[in-house]
Amino acid sequence: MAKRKSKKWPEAEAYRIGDALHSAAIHLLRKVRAQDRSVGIGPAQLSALAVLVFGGPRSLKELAEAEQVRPPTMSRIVGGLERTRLVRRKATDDKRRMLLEATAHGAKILREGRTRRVEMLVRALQGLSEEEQREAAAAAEFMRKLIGRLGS
Amino acid sequence: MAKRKSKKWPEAEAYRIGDALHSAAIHLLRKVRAQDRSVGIGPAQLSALAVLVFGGPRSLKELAEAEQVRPPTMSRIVGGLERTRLVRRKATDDKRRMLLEATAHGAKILREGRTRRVEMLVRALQGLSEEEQREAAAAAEFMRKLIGRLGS
DNA sequence: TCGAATTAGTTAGCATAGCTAACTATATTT
DNA sequence: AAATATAGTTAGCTATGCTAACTAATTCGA
Repeated sequence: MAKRKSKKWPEAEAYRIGDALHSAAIHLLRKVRAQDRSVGIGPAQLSALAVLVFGGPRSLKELAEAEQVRPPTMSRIVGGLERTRLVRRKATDDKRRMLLEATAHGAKILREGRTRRVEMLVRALQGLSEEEQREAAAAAEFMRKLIGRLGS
Repeated sequence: MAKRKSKKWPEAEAYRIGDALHSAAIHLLRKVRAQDRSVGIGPAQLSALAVLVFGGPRSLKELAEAEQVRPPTMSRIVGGLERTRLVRRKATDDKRRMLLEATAHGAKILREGRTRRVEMLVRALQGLSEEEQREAAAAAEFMRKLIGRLGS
């Protein structure tokens, strides 16, 4: 353990930064959310679909955990995705379980939906100076790290 | 990194960073949202209350704009805040308009609610090395800047 | 081996939050 | 004065969150 414990980072400063990050996350999502209307799929469905497309098939419970949501909530989200044929279920040996996987159509819709949201960010990012572009990459990397520590 | 005169990032790189930031915002909020249950006030109410506490009294329409939400949605959010006496309305000369302001109790609840969410981040932040603490501050600052550019 | 406990998922019921359309009441413009 | 514009509400839809209580399948343990 190093001695350089945070005398350098008093409670108030950590709070200020924590609050800034919290606020940034809220406002970033508010802005990009406006793009969802043209996709015709809600944010929870979009996010769950993304897990299946990028992370591969898994059970409902696992998906619920990945999305930090309770099983009944995920059950309904998946219900919507099945009705619109973006996700299908496959039986497993354990007949209680199901394996959820994205359909080809689901993967296509996901890319489109995600693109609309992210496009807005891409436009903003492309207007940045070189220095700011480095800041962007560093910020993205830092956020990833920080989130990994939140669960612990 | 090469010296690009760069008005633009390569599309793929900007997309990768944009997607990472989008994903980070989603997952950060998912994590901290768990703290809301103990406050007994939803995220939309909490956020609207924050605008009134930190930004001062304003009309329903202004509040809806600040929160990037439609007037009927804000009308209901405010309804909830009034029922629980966290916000009160004041008449104005223009009898169509109302001025919304936080009550003392509202300000207190806000600080508590916000604290619970942000505390989780603070704990994670305080575990960081000095180098990472600098990254945190830079990331927060960058996010603030980026969001300012999203409207454009 | 068989009954009890556990596990996976669903159903029911409630609350919050988002939207549009259509309404009332007041103010402004012509 | 009449037409138009603005502020906010109401009604009704959808999506998402929760807990409690249920069914069905599997696993455990006496």
